[in-house]
Amino acid sequence: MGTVEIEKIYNSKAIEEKWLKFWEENGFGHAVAGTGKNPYSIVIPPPNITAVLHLGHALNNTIQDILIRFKRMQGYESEWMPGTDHAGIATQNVVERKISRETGKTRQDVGREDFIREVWKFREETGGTIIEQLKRMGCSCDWKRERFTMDEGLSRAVTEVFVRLYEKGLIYRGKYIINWCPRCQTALSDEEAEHEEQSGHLWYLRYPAADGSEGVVVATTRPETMLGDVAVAVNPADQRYKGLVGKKLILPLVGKEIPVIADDFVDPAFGTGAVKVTPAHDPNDFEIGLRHHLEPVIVMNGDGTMSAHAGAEFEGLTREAARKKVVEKLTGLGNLVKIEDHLHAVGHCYRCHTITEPYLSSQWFVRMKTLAEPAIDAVKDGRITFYPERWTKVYLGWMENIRDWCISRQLWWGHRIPVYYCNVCGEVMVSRTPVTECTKCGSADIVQDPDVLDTWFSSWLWPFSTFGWPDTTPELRTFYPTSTLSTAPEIIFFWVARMIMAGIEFMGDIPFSKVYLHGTVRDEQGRKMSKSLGNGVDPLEVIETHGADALRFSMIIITAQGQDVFISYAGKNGKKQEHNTFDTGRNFANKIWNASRLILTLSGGSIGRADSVKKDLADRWIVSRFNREKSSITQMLENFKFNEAAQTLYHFIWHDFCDWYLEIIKPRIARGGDEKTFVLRNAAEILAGSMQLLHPIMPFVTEEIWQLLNEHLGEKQSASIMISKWPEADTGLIDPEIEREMEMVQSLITTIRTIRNEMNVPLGEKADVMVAPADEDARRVLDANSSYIMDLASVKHLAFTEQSKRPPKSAAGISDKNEVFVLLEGLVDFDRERVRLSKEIERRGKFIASIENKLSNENFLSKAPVEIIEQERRKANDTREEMKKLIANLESLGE
RNA sequence: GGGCGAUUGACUCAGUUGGUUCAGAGUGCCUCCCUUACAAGGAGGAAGUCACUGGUUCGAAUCCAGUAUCGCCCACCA
Repeated sequence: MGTVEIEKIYNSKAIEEKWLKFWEENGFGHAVAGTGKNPYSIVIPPPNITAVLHLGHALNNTIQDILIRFKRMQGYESEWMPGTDHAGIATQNVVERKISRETGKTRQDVGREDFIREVWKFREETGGTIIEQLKRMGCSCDWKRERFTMDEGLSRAVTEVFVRLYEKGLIYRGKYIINWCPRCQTALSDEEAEHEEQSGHLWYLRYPAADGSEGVVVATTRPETMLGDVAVAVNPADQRYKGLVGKKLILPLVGKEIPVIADDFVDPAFGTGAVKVTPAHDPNDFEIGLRHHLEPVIVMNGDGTMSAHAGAEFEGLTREAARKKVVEKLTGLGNLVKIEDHLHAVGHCYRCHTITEPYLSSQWFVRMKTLAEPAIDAVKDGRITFYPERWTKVYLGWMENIRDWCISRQLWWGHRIPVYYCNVCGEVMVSRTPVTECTKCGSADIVQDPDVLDTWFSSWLWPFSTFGWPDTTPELRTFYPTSTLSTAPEIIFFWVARMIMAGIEFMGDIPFSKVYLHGTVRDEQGRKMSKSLGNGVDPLEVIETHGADALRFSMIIITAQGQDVFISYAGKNGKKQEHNTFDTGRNFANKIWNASRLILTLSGGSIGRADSVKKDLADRWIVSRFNREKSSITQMLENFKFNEAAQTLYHFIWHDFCDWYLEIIKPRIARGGDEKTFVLRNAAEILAGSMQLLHPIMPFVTEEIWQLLNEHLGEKQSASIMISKWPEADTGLIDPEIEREMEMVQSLITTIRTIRNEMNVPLGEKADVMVAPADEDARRVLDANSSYIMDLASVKHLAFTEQSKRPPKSAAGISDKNEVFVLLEGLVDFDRERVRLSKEIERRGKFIASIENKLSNENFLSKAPVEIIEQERRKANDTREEMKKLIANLESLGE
């Protein structure tokens, strides 16, 4: 029969499950290469396999899903390539800790091969967690193409790239100072060492001269490195030290002679103007050492303890202990002159936060300058655009000062460096395939370089390695270059910039044309959400409590282009909070749910056609408004104004559609017949169309309602809203005149409601109202739509009267120069009415004064455009007219 | 030491090219309403000299300069 039973509250859980299954089974996210349709593609910033979904992922992937769903509906062959990153250091650390926890063994105990096997096992077991979580959010990736940076194909691409760059002379091996993490025991790139301001000390140390004279005082922040000093440098122009250059000093504690040298690097104004030179443990000192042919002395081991070169007394001490001991001993010897407080930047490992060590070692590097140049051009000439635009400068600044990239890591988990050494003749062989025989001496005694490559050395190939490069696959031809990259600004250097370089170098074309950089997700105190702070909100919990649509919508509506996002959420078991970010989306989903419930319930199973019914003002108004929003939302999504699109839809659906249109059609539905059929159909069509516009942001509830509505309408144009055709605006249906008339009616209704409220006449009681229209046109419009006024303002009798003829026992108001009189039964509180009217008059008086002020300004009259002046005049006149009427009404109260 | 953001009602934030619709929204607050879609709701209301100072302009939340506070990024000065 015709009854439709629908739950009163939107049940996100059941509905999300249903459609997830449906989408997955039908593979709507899958895109096919070479169909000839216009392609649109996005590659996901691959989350680490160790990652669990946090709000940053939630935000970024919602943005990508919005774009991909939008474009898919617009008819593009839309590919969203998903996948994960092997995350060398992070994953190795996690698995090491796991093994240590479970068996007490170190990775060395386990051995390289078995350890790697363990990592793969970890990846099989938990590496897909985040992918499952992305699915729960509704991400419509092309799951059939999911990739992993350690896949065979991607590994092949990595090797290929290494070999090509090596052959081109862009990869080299050398002994340089790099950032070293003593805990992870690997080299890091400059970007992986995060510098933080820390308060430390500046120690002033006296190095006596070999000839027994006073010598020199140097200042250092790291006294323990003095054990590896090989010289003291001063500025050649520094008069204070003129006579000392070339002389010998005695290095305290070590007892060896070191020279005083002159180097421009030294700033005479800092410290004492004399700097100790430790080439093995400071990048600047290393440069000085090279210039002066000084042999570096490495006094530290890879684990951060002191080496044998530090001397028997210090060997084996941690760097912290060594520092203490050096200071103590120097104090004892009287060589410590003074200690000052000093603020300086200290590098930390971006994975484990241990203080990094500038460390001299042999590493592999990529020469970046030549790769950077075309990548700079691509941004400068506008082939690639950043949104928001301000990141362009950040990108260019880094690229223009780019330094060589240290790509070797002393880890086990990652892509092994494809370099082989002959143990017999020392030949170095770089090869795409494993080398078993020396190409020079024929020996079979070959070892592969033990190091692996930086994780980012595979990520920078992601936009094309995932589509099959180095083979020219149909996918690569179709989907490369990709369209948009959406990511966090933190990884511009790590990833975005390098992808641009790699894309141009290996594909001969940019990897994407638009880069959207979203803001950082923070808590209500502005702190970045992080595991260590424990202030993270678990998106899955939000999905549990509020639903995935609510999670998505709530984040999107507060994300102004590239601005940071602040979240208030106490959690499932947390204390009640004044404001909960995710309520916005949940309430909205519920509102939509109930709007559809009204239509579906009243339609009783199906909605027929009644095309002959004459359209009302509201019918044409909602259609006009809807078509207007179609084009603005399309525009907003094209321009990454996601929050505006969300805001616009929220307002249209909630206020225009629900508050006005549905309220207007309720009595018409109650009347039944063809009119009922017609308005139900109109409402259902508008709502179904709104669902399409909203679908990219809230995929689940929109699918559910779109399906239900179409079923009732008997108009299922496609299997899923996901693949339905994006609503195009019919500009012919946008009618400003209709909108103007409707606004007049709305304004009148609001005025009546306000008067009633202020005069304590609840909407529950019907009231008699008289209207004095401003002119013939107003009379026509209000007369034609008097039923709206009666229904929505709860009016018993509506009559028209002349202007300024206030009926006795009534309260007056004005809207668009139309006068309204609400007849009050019983005694009218004249004082109350007097106060009300006076306030209205006062408000208008001030407004008129401000306009007149403008209009009496000669400069304004002579310089402002005529339209503006006319506009101001009209405003003044209209308001004056309204005021006159209000005054008349006030006066009529006198008797 | 550079660079970049932010500063708008009690709270959290919008505000594209300076001028009706620009002083907005949501939350909170106050009043009324459990009206047959929704109390996770409806109707109405109070509340802001748009951080400060100066400038450009007929006209500035919006453009320019400077100041303050907060936050972020970058930087080899020991």
